Amino acid sequence: MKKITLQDIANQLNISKATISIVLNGRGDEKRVSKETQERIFQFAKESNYKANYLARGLSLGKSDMIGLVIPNIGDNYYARIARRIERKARLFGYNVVFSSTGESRERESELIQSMISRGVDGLIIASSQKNEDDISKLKESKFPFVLIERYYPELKTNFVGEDNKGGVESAVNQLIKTGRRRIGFVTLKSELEAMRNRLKGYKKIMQQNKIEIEDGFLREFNYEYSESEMLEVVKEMVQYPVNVEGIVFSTHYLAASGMRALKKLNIRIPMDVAIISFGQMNAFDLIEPPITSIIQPVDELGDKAVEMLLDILEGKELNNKNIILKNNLEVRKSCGTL
Amino acid sequence: MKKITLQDIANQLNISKATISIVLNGRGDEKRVSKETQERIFQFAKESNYKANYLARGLSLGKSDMIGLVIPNIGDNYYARIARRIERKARLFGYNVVFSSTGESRERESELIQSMISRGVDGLIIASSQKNEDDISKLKESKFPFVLIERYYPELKTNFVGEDNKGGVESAVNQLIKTGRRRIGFVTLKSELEAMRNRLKGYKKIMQQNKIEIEDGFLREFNYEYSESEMLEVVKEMVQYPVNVEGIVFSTHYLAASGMRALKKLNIRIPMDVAIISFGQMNAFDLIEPPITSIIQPVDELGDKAVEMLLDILEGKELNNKNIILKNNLEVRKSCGTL
DNA sequence: CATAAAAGCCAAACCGGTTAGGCTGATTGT
DNA sequence: ACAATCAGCCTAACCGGTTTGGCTTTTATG
Repeated sequence: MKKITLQDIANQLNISKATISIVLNGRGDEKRVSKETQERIFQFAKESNYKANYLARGLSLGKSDMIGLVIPNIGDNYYARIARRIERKARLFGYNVVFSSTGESRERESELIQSMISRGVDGLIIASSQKNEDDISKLKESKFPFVLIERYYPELKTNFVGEDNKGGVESAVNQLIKTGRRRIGFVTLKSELEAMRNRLKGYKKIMQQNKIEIEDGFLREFNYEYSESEMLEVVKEMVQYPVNVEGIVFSTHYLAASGMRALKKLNIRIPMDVAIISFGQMNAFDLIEPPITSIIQPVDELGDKAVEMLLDILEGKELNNKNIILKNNLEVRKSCGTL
Repeated sequence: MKKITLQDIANQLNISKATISIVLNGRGDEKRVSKETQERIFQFAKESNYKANYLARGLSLGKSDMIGLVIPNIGDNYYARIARRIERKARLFGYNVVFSSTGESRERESELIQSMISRGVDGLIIASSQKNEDDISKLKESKFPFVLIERYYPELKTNFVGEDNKGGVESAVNQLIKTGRRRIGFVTLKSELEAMRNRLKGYKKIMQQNKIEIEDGFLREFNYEYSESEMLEVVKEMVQYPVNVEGIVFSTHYLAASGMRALKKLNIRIPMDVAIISFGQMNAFDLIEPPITSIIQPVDELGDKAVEMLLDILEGKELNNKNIILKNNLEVRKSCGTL
């Protein structure tokens, strides 16, 4: 099964490469190639199972029909689900997706973006690591088509689709307050990411709005490489005197998971001893007893919109720094039930 | 930031394209290009931020340094984690990964494989849908480099890395028996996949070994598109008279999850009323009360080995249908505790 | 000093597509 | 009857790299 090329067909049929290329691209009529000739070409192409070499075509056309996806970690459920959506939508328009995980490393992200571009992707969808303005702004200057998802650089004014991080946390904190709690803690990542900052803002805002002081120990920030034992310490402190929180909002699903792992070890009951809300969810969060109240992130729309936006750009539509902020939805379950 | 090409450098430096190509590929010494010239070239390349066009290079070299990954669903945790591993390992050797989800559709799989090949991937890692011998055997005939993961066609004799499906279920069923249960059910997918068949075999084997009859209603098979309400019906039947199972092994993590969702609705207690073991796990399975005993799949090794194998093939090593079967590990938790 | 060998670089073909422009012979218009 | 038009196809350049086989010029050798 030797790879068959246009030239091979040309030789066999005694028709020029050019004509064959035109016909196989469906422009036979437009270019006045006789029905008869077209028929012969299609026929032969089918029989010989001809498939165009995309590298060659890409080189010639200056495009590859590939979209690059740069995310922190494809192994993470959140990004995996977004990736799935992006892939599906992209394929509808004839694009394939190359992905790469940065592992939250700025250098890696930088490399990957470069590597994707030189691989000839037509556009990029990027969930950027914190503090990578450099590359992103270079991208912008170079007019390379890209859209940011989930992580935004407000100073840079780029195309972006994200979610309402602030509002999500607000509704979560409100929910806890509504159930009679005031000593509410917030566990998050120490991060410059706009997304994380907004989640924190949401927390602060609602606390302030309700005139609740954020006491020492209410607000806890982890590094990305936190360990389960650190989490255990933190959670322990939070639920004990003098901090004594009655509810905790975790700013990511995995923080919530390890937080609950800690609570479990400490034999602290949810929601009697402390209520729990997670930003983002895991597949089995509804199976946990009590089921975990979570802020459901709009993964599907996020993926869809990102692709739509990128395709618009690729088609030359001028999007001047369009921002789409998707609502996310608090799914109330028993983990923040009444006391 | 116009893309700079070899020719551009050539013009600027008054050196031929050929020489520049050679130098930038590190073969300057070998090809006796003077240190001085090499220096100038490197210098200029750095300053101008030259990046080779991979499409052109790929076309010329007949390779793209890309690995195609064809899996049922990147959104699924299991495949996402494998993908992450594959990606990481592949990058160590300079490869990028293009992925595509088949959605368990044979036609899609067929298309995707074709599309990946014509996109010029150097090799494929495939978790095949059921019953796609056709494409796989064509691939084999054509000598295209690929390795199957997780899903095997024993008749075809291909390179493969998988896990010990049969053994996994065996240890699970044994565990249930060890805790005094004999009426053990098995919930699985109706599938021709070798993996699924082997899981079933494992169940049957241990039941037989222990002289336990597999009564009506013990063994339940779902289609891929089962609904939660079907699951509810099935689970209900299984735990009720006259089936009355004391333990259920679910052949996939998502079957287990929806099974437990059903049990929860029915107010059936685990493990008092029925014990549960899941083949494969979800992130929060240890948080569920009781924590779910699961067969932990060797995702990381699976990814690693697959890439290693593929790279061996790409380097021309003759692997004559090497098969690697990885052990998986029963993590016993309370969901199959004593009665 | 003539010649061989080595050093240092280049021209051109090639990979497999796409496309602008051109050529030929038949048809139409006047 | 002759020019203009059109149908139908082809030639050749191009995309941006890699690679083979020279071609000079310098250095070493006898």
